[in-house]
Amino acid sequence: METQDLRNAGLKVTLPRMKILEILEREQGRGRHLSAEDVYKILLDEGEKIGLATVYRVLTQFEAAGLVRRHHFEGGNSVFELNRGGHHDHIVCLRCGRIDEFTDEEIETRQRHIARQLNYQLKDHSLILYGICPACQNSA
Amino acid sequence: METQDLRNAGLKVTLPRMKILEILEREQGRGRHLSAEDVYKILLDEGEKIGLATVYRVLTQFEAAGLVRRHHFEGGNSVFELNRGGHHDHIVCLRCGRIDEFTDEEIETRQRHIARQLNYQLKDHSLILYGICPACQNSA
DNA sequence: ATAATAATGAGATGCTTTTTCATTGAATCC
DNA sequence: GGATTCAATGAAAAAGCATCTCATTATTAT
Ligand SMILES: [Mn+2]
Ligand SMILES: [Mn+2]
Ligand SMILES: [Zn+2]
Ligand SMILES: [Zn+2]
Repeated sequence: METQDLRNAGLKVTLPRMKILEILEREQGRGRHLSAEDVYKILLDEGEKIGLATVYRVLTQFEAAGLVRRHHFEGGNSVFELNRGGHHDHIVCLRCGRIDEFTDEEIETRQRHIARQLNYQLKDHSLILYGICPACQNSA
Repeated sequence: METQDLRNAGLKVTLPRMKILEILEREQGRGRHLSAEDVYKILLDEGEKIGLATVYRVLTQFEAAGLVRRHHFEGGNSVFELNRGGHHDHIVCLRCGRIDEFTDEEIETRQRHIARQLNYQLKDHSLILYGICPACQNSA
């Protein structure tokens, strides 16, 4: 339940936080990756009077708490997604913005190997593929 | 010679463009990846009165012409580097900002494979590893 | 050198994100 | 429940990066 997620993160249970978590869960079901602005618009559509600053604040807090992950895709705002389910990387359509997810253990292993070779202590990584999605190829 | 690089790109040979190319070449020798602001400061240090807007404009033109590549590393400005030498990816130190470069054919191959499987026409990719560099590990 | 045209500089502007601060609300204790 | 305490919120301002505008200047072709 969202209430517990918030308490575990040391955050008070407030309406904005609950609503934003709900939205992330609901939209994530449809494979969406939402910007702060996206979340804000959905809130407005649902009649919630929550400020954009609060949305940004809450998403940043969620990120710090490990509840969500933030991604910076080329030529757009930051987007957020719940941190549930395992790690994955993204492939983004340059035409329509569609996002698909993938994981590749081979790549993950190679990354660890590279970091070790360069004597870095690996903390994180960002892998984004850019291309043209199937739908956009057919509508060229 | 830089003059030819510019002409080939269909750009007029101007002092700002020459200077910026020179700086990129010189600093690249030391493995640096420069932000527009970095380039601007170096220009100032060298007594050139070139505006920041021009630096941004020129770097963007260079990117469009394929002379430079732009990277978006976590929590900083865009950085630029000359597009000479083969493709490579980056590992960035989260403490001091140091950047090292690497290539891994295995990863490149897997990326193509993933794109094919998802029916994307692969156009580009961005792989950035984040960690703690050797020097920063010892000065912890 | 002249004319045509593109590039530049300075400042304004845009856009995303963060910060400030007065007000509101959640949680704790009685 | 009601009072108290401290965190969270909203609205507006500010910050930060990057682009745009437009009058001026420089480059290129003739
Ligand atoms: Mn995802
Ligand atoms: Mn590089
Ligand atoms: Zn598409
Ligand atoms: Zn370091």
